[in-house]
Amino acid sequence: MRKDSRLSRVLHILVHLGAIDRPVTSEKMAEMISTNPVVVRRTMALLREANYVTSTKGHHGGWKLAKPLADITLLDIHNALGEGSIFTIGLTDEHSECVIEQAVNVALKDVMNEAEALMLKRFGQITLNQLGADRIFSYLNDV
Amino acid sequence: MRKDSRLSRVLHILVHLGAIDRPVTSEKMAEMISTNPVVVRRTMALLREANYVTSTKGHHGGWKLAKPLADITLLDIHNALGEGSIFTIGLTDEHSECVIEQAVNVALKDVMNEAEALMLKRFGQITLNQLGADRIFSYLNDV
DNA sequence: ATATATGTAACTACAAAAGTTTCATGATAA
DNA sequence: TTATCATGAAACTTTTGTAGTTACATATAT
Repeated sequence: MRKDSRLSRVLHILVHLGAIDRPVTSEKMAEMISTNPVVVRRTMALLREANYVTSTKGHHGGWKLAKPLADITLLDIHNALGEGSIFTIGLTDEHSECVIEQAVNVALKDVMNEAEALMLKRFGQITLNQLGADRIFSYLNDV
Repeated sequence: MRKDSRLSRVLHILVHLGAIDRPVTSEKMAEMISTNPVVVRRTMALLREANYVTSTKGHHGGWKLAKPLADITLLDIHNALGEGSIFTIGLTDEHSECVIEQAVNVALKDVMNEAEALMLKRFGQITLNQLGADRIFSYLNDV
C-alpha cells in the first residue's frame, strides 16, 4: 500500500530550515528531498496554515520557520498534515447488525487505539531541535 | 488512503466458522462480509497456507477450521495475511547521505517500532474464541 | 453425467499521495 | 516601470495494492 512520506520529508526540510537564516525556496527544498517544487509547496502550505512556517513571494522570497525548532514537536507537524488514520488496517462497516462483526471491530479498534495513543504520546515528547541531536553532534566532531 | 480490511473481514468469517460444524462455501462467506466469493477465496487461501483452515472442492465442499478458535490468536491471522507495514506513514530513502534525513528517519522508526510492538503483543494475547465473548454472551441472554 | 465448489488467471475500479504542467499573482531589483 | 523571481493554485497523470468482477479449468459427491 502506498505510504504517506510527507511527515518524514517535511521534518527533514524543517530541520534544515532551522540551520539556515535566510528564506529557502521550494525549489531548493525540492532538491533536498528529490522531488518537485509544487509537491513541496503543497505540504508546506499545510504547515503555514498551522503557523509553523511563513512564506514570502518574489525576489529573496521563500520559506522560513515561524518559531524555533525547540517549540515544535513531531506531533505538531503530524497533526498539521491532517487527520488521516496512521494504520493501513481498516475495519469493516461499523454499522453492521452482526454481533460477531461488532465484537471483532471493537477488539481491533481497542488495540489500534492503544498503539496510536502510544505513538502520538512519543511524537509529542520529541521536539524538532532534539531530532537526532546526538548523531549530528558526533558528525560535526568528525569533520 | 485505501485501508486493508482483510484482517477484520477474515476474523469475522473465522468466528462464524467456529460456530458452524459443516463446511461453509466462499459464496456464503461472501454474503457475510458483503463481497464476492473470489475475494473471499483469495484471503482464505493465505490462511490455508498457514494451516488455520482447510478447503474441499465439490458437493458439500467449502471451508473448515483446521484447529479450534482457542488455538488461534489475532497475531496468527495478522501474520498469515502477509508482512506489509501496519502504518500509512512511510520513511524517505533510507540510503540517504544526509545526516538530518537519517536522524529524522531513526526517530520516526523508533516510535513506529515501539507502537507496532505493542500492537502485535496485544494481538498475540487475544485468541479468536475470546473475541468479544462478553458481548456475544450478553446478547444471547437478551434473546 | 451432472451439479457443486474450489483454484486461478486476467482483467477493471478505486483512493490518496506524488508528480507534472501551466499560468496568475505578487514582490524585489535594476 | 520593467524584468525577474518566487509563491499560489488549478488541472491534470502516475503510482500502488486492495477490492471487485468475469471466465473457465479442475475436482468431488450424488
